[in-house]
Amino acid sequence: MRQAASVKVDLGRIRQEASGLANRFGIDGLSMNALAEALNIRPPSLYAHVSGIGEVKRLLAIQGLEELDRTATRVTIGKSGRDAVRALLVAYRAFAGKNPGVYAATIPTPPRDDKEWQTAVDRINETCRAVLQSYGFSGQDIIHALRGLRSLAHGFASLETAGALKNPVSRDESFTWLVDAFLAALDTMALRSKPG
Amino acid sequence: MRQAASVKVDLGRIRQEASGLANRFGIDGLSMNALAEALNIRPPSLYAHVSGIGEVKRLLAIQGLEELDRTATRVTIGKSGRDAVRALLVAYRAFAGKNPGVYAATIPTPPRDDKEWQTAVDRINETCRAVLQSYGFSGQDIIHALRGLRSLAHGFASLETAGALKNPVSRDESFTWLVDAFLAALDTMALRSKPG
DNA sequence: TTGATTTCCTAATCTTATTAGGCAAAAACA
DNA sequence: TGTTTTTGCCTAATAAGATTAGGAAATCAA
Repeated sequence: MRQAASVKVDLGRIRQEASGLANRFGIDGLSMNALAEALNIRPPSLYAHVSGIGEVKRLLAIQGLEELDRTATRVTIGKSGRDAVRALLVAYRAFAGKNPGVYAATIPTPPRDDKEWQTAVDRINETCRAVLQSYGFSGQDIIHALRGLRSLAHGFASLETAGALKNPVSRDESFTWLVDAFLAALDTMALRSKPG
Repeated sequence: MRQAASVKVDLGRIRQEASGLANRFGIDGLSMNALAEALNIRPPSLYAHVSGIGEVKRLLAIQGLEELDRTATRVTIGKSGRDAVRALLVAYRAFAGKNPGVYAATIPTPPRDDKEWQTAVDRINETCRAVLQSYGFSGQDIIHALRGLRSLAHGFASLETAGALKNPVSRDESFTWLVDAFLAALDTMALRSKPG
């Protein structure tokens, strides 16, 4: 029996519906069944387009990383130093807040042989590294600062989307405080790195 | 048919085997089937002890939070200020590194009506807050600093256990750098909070 | 010893992921 | 144009995990 007339299914629509489901019901609420239903086809039919639930999540991860990188690049254009770092962190948090499911999909590490996914990860790291570059860290300190930036951004976003920050104190203010603290720390560590 | 003679199953053994499975195979590798096999009983028999996989993970979360709090308390005894914060962060990271599965179980937020779990969460927060107290923040800044501490600790631990820090630069050194940066930030923000 | 409780079992159900194999529409081709 | 191939979807079936129902042996209380 044929399906009631509907738009043909392709990777674009799969990405779109998968994003919606993940953002609404959490990354664990995204299943082949739910996705098939959203696309108005039977679950086995999905396998004509993707190899399984793993690939759906991989698509989400790559999509999320790319959008994150585009956003990061956009908001830091024409800025440097403190302004750029601040804009980057604000955009990162906003992305995670607006797309919790897609954001969650971006966290796992790609398998070694997955070039496309790995490239998407590398791109964001490069964008962040470029933003940090202007602080003038030497060698390894850039990596340290980069890891710090990611820890901070991911830590806050992750706790916030998990609903862990329940205290009535404004989360926005806490985030601003944290960004300021990180900027202050960057100044200090930059000085320590190349004193004088 | 009776099971081959073995130690009786109780919550203690369930916690123990569940921890082992979660740490070895990841929190998602912890299933009722695997747990039952580890305990040498059939999966349905587990329901005499726990209400389901959700409760197993809840037990892990509470166990992890309590152990984390005991450790945090222990390593900060007799210390204050920088030393205490440093010890706390080092212990936190070490715990996550040694017990990745149990650590992962501690991240979700307990349901509103689960007092025991919520208490375990509150305890750690109190311990961290006490450690930060010595920095002399006023009112809301304590919450900001506490959230910063958690973001940082969780962010780094989470990225590290996820295998996201692949650059050859030493993760130990990055962590030390990050702790130093946070301490520097605390100094700056404390000054900013109550200048003079 | 008897009766209740505990602890485990088998059998069965449900959900989700996936494979196998088939049919019909659309596209390519002669 | 008719024919063949491909594509996109389907039903049926398998497998793994969580869970419920219901029963029997072992343990405990009286």
